[in-house]
Amino acid sequence: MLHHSILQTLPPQLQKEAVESIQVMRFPPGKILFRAGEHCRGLPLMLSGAVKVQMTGASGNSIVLYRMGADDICTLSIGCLMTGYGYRAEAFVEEESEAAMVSRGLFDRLMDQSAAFRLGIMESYGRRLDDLMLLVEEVAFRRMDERLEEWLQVRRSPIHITHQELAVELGTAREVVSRLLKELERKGRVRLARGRIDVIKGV
Amino acid sequence: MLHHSILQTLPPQLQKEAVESIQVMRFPPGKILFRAGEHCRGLPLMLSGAVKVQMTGASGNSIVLYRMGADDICTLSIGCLMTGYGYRAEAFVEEESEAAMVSRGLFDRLMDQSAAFRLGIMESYGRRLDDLMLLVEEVAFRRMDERLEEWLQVRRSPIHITHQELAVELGTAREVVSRLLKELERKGRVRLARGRIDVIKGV
DNA sequence: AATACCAATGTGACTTTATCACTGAACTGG
DNA sequence: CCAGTTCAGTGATAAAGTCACATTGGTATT
Repeated sequence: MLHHSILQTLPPQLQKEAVESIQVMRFPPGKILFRAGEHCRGLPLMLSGAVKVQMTGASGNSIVLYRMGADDICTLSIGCLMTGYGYRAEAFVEEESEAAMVSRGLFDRLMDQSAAFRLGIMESYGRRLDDLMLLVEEVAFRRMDERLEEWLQVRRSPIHITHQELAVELGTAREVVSRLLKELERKGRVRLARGRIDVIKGV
Repeated sequence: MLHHSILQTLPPQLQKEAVESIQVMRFPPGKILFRAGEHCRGLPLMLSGAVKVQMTGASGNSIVLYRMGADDICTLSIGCLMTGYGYRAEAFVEEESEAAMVSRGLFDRLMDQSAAFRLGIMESYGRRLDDLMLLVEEVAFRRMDERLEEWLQVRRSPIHITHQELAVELGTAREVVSRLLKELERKGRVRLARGRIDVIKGV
């Protein structure tokens, strides 16, 4: 079955059509869903798993723009689907994921026939725009030590990640992350090991 | 008449409906189109003029996210219109502008009835997403002196702007802009005056 | 015209972040 | 166990951000 909320709202006839036309794809961790420059073959509706979308600048540095999880829509693909331009970012599968791939034809049909589907798409776009606006603000103005601590706080220890990967999460350099982490370790806020960070519960 | 390309594509009946329902509004320079937190009263289709959209972070610093000009759609408003959440950013009118205000009702009707209208909206969203992604990359990784020079290059001298305003354009601090400009002046690339920058045409 | 005022700019001192270059430690697969 | 590789640590230096305050140029006021 296709457990994606945007499909649940469709009238029976459309739902049947969707189920027939949609291909469910399964992606193992480490798989690249799409790369920068590639063309879009369909709109992925995330059924399960976790995918991070990141971009690499001219300098060669990368930054994670946002993540997608169950019930998300890969908004970025819509633009590529409609305009035919290539992706500007890259999507990396973090956890085993499933996605329902909606073809251009079906997408057009659903947009035409279902107000609820349209609403879902618009909301998804809105959220992504918001996310990116917040990210701009964050990158432009917030201090790296704060951002790092915040990032660490919202995960469950032990966190399995390298300093390099963490640098990409925050859009900074590996050395900066290493130094800040060392500082946190000195303060007793974290314990460090190769490829692993334990956040120590404070008061 | 309503000279916005997204309206030209409508079939006669819808176009008539649109013209009847749409209110054209005129905004003088300096006017705030909307502020952070405010609610959306309609989707502005830009007919003429120039509006900058900027955001102020928790720190109090601001950054210009993008600009809108003739024939643009205020994509940000769509999200607010659909979800009822307030704006996160602020829109500042730079040049006398006219916008056709599309109500929620008309928007829904056009989305329902016109594939071309939907396409226009989707394209607008896609462009904005792209803009913001590029901005993230720019802010995260590019050097400020390069960004400043680039910004100056694409305008016509004399540029009437204060260092503070320029800092908001680039998402940095006023002092940084002042120092970089002074450096450029020493190199003979610009001439500085109060509230004004002359870019000197190089080889 | 002299004065007062204020926004805009200049700058020193210092902190934070980025970059470069290199070292050493920890894991992996023979 | 060894060789190769990935990951982490760190010094030196440059770029950018922050804070505090001085100076300047324009405008309004007497």
